[in-house]
Formats: sequence, C-alpha cells, structure tokens
Amino acid sequence: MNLLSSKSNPENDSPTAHAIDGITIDCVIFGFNKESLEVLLVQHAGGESIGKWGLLGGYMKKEESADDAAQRIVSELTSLDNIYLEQLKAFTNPDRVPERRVVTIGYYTLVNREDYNIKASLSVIEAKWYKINTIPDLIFDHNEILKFSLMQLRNRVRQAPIGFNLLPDKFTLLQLMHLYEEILGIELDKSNFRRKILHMKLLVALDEKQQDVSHRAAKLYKFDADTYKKLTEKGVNFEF
Amino acid sequence: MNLLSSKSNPENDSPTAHAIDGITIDCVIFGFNKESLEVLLVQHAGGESIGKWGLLGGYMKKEESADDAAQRIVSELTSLDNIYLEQLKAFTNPDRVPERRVVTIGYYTLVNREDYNIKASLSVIEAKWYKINTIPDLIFDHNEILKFSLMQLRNRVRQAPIGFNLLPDKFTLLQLMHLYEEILGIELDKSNFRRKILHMKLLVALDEKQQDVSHRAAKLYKFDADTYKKLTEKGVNFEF
DNA sequence: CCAAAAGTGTTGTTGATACACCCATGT
DNA sequence: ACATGGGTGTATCAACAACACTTTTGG
Repeated sequence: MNLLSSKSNPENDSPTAHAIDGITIDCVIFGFNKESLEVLLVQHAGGESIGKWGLLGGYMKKEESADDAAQRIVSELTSLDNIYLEQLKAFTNPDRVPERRVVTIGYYTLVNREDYNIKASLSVIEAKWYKINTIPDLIFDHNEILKFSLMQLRNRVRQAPIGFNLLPDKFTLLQLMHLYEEILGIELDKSNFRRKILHMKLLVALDEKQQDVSHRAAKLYKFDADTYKKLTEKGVNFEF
Repeated sequence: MNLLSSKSNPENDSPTAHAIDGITIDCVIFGFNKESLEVLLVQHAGGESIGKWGLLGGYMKKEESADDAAQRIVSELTSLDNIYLEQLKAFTNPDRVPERRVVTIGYYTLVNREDYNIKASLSVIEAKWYKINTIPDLIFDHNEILKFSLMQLRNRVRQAPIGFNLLPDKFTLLQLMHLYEEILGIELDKSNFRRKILHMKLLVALDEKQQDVSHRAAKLYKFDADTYKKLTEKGVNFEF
C-alpha cells in the first residue's frame, strides 16, 4: 500500500545522497540617515569576485540556529547586541553561487545609526553605507536578496511599529514622518500624520526639545513598547 | 586591515567544516471543506516515530530550487500542478530532528478540494485531512511549522486574494464569506461583506445559479485575476 | 523682519458598522 | 406556510484627506 515508503518523511532517511555544500546567512542591515534609507554593505575580500561589495554573511554553525547565527554575525561586525532581526526566507537557486551548492538564509535588521556609529571603529571589515537607490552590482544573488528585503520591510512597516528601531531613542514627529515617507516612497501630510500617530497612544511626549536647530525646536518623543504590546492583539494599523 | 579576510563573504570559503546532513522541504497543504479549514497530513511510514502523522515532505535535490522541490513533492502526492505555493521560512533549530542536523524549508499551499478529490486515488501514501483545530501531535517540529503557516495564511489573506485558491472556480458570495470567517476566526456581516467585495470589482458575476439547494439559489461568481493584476499596484485592502 | 519648521483647526468625503427588511425556493 | 439562506436599503459614526492658518526661533 505504501509504495513510497519512508519517502513521506524524508527527515528520517539517510542523507548522504542529498548533502549540500553548506548553509550561509546573509544580512541586509538597514539604517536611516537624515532623510534617507541606507544599507550597510561589506567589501568582498577573497575568492573570485574580489573587490565587489556584498551583504554581510557567514556560515551557520552546526550547533546553532539560523537566528543565533545571524545575531552572531551582525554583532561580530557592529558590536551591536539585541538588534531587531527577522528572517526573510531561504534563497536556494541551484546556481546562485558558481561551482558549489550553497543555500543562504536571508535576514534583515534595523539598526539605530547613532548606536552603530559609536562602535563602528571596532570593525575590521571594510564596510560602507549605501543609499537604497544607489546600490552597486553585488556578488551572487545579493541584489535579489536586497530587493526582497526592501519589499518585506515595506510590508512589515505597515503592520507593526518596527520603524522605531531605525531611529534614536528620542525623536521628533517629523523625523518619524520622514522615515515613513522614505521607506514607503510616499508623501504624507504633516497635520494628518500627527493626528493619526498621536491617536495611537504609542508615543510618550518627553519634557525635552530639539537643541541647536535654526528654527522652532520640536518636542521629542519616545516609543512606548509596553503600550504597544497591550494594543498589539487588536491589530494596530500603520497604513499611512 | 582586513583581519577577518574572506570571512566577510563565506560563500567563497571551503565548506567542509560547515556541511550539514541535508535540507528538506515540508509542505502545509490547506483545503477548505464546507465551513472548515483543513490540512492534509500524511502517515509517517518509517524511522523511529512510525505511526505518527506529519507534514508532507521530501528532500531538496542538489540541482533544483526549493520552489521546484516543493512543487514536485506536492504533485507526487496529489497529482496537482500549478498550485498556489509560498515559502514560509527555513526552520533551523539544531535539535529539531534527533541525531542528525537537518534544516527544513517550510512551504504552504492552498488547494481546491474539488480538484484534489478527483485524483486523490492515485496517491499511495496514507493521507488524511484534519480540521485546523483538531491537529494531533506531529513528528519533529511540524506542529510549529503548522502554527507558523496559519499565522502567515491569516496575514497574507488580508493583503491579497489568495483565498480564492481554496474555492472551486465558481462560488457564491456566502461561500467566500464563510471562507474568510473561518480563516480569520471572525464573524462578518452578510450585507457589508457583499458591498465591500463587489465594490472591489474582482468578481465576475456568472449567468449561473446554484443547483439542488433547498432554498433560494445563489448567483455564482468567479474571480477575475486580470482585474486583480491591474488593481494590485495600488494595493487592495482585504481587511474585513 | 523673514525664513523655516512646529504645531493647530476646519471642513467635506468616504467607508465601515449595525440592523431592518424583502425575496425565492424546497419541503 | 414556514424555514433557510439570498439579497437590498438606510442611518449613524469614525477616519481620512486637503488645506488654511498660527506659533516659535535663529539669523
């Protein structure tokens, strides 16, 4: 009756015939600078495509999960811990890497550039921020991974307040608005944005104002993660 | 300067130290029956957990992509081609399978039960539909994969009309409404649902009615994929 | 005083929600 | 005639878009 036998659950099979050359992790690291969304790329050091830029990557070790591997790889470069990290998907095209069969699991992360800058000097890999619309030709399928991550970011940002991870702890409403404008590629109305975002009760107004600006100083706010958790069950709508 | 050397792009490294035992594909196959959402599970035939149910799975071959592998594996069981299939993510917990290091790439698919039933007899694996809220204990981390796929389905169904893949070509508005009610776990107002869905112009009214029902026969509709493609750029909102 | 950005108020329109009601058909 | 689901109409309310306006501050 069961001609396919154990094929129905192949994780029990002997794997010899199916082994591949390895699994890597590649991370799209997003940052926000003034008014533009940027990505951290690293210099390709060895191998056949020397000199080209690519995403930060590394091998997944046998005894760690992909999430752990991604956290490790990112903190090796940036010294940042506990950053927002989310898996994109596995990229498995058989000829995505010449000669060998390497599957990569894509991740994207949102970092606060202010935190990053403090510790960037610890890094020993050549790394550089690129604006989202001036990305060069990258190694392997990294352009594809990047494109996918942008799509994912645009989707996720509408459903959860992940955008806050790109900003400093204290920010103005217009900074936040510019962030959304840049990520979503749309223009927003100042007045309507204020009303909507304040209505959500996710922001806490601080007793502080901007310093050293040549115009009226704006009030600073911080994101209230606790309130968010309480609201999150009902589903918050970040459509702008 | 570049102490980490080629580590920055590990896909160029020798893979020997990192090789894992294999990559499998596991598919959550969703179907819709009368008023309930169901999942197709298969009997675990060999290995240590004999007799247990699990997701349909198979090895990814060295020369195929994960998408191709998933299509192949599903059509081997159901004889269905060209079904709606989407990658969930990679599941990589180091001890998700005892003894060996097997990473699986999860997929979910939406099938039309009417099509499926016709050809089900070709299958040689024990397979059975389970209602979404009566799922037994599954092998490995398959319960986790299933849970994740449900979450994903609920999210995706709000943003694109993928739900249609679960219905026959011709359906009534109330069938469609029940589908959304079941997937999202909410109650909908008949009148408001009609208005909203017809407003979208994604449905084409057919010159046909239900047959053999013991009440007023409802008009049949079909989904218009062309109109959807035209509308899809502006973003269609399937929030109910 | 002017530029530039912060911040407030008003108004028309749209769309969601709730609910009442009529219609067609098989038993 | 009545049960069952199919299908229509309407009043109310909340959210959003557009846009005009006032306030604060540095140069």
